[in-house]
Amino acid sequence: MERLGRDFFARDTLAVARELLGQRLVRVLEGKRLSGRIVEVEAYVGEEDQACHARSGRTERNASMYGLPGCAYVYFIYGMHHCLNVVTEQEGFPAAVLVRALEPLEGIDVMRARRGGRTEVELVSGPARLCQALAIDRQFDGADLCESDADLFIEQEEGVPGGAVVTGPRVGVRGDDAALAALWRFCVRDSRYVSRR
DNA sequence: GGATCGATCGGCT
DNA sequence: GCCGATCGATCCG
Repeated sequence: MERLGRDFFARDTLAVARELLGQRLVRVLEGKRLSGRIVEVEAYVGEEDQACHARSGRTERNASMYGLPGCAYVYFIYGMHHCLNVVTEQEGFPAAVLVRALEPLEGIDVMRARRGGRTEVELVSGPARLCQALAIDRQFDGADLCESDADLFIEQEEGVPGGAVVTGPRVGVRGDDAALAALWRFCVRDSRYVSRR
């Protein structure tokens, strides 16, 4: 299966977010493939976006958002959770796509074991849930998903047609500012695996 | 140096 | 629906 390369990510963040729907996120854990189809993402774009972690400029935490497109930005939040982003646009411009939900495809038994035997929908429908299921933590912050020996990467699948995409405001983001009000959340319509309907 | 609160989740009412 | 868990970045004094 072909992997998405750096050219895919080195583009407008909204286009990347939209086109990531339907693609397959793969984590190789102890030689075994864990994977899922991406059904929900959000775009975070630049220092002007007041919901973006780069809104106050570059810090140690958000440094990988300023790095190479196609790398991971993994952050730790609420004292216990990790969330996975894929860095977009050109190096030096802080932008990324948050992966919020998957439809489980491979390694479901491993995911269930890592998640305490929850139902299939609860395994990876949520940004912190999928990190727990796929064993993604800050070890992956800055990891290059386009390297040939990466154990986290995205495989190309058939995309989702325009009519099957739903947009909305980003979760936990509200305000009158143009970026805050923007519909930068993209979901696969009718997917049972989207995190909040 | 201290207070605050966050791109969340799961358990309980 | 609400609340507690629990770390760390940011902001204020």
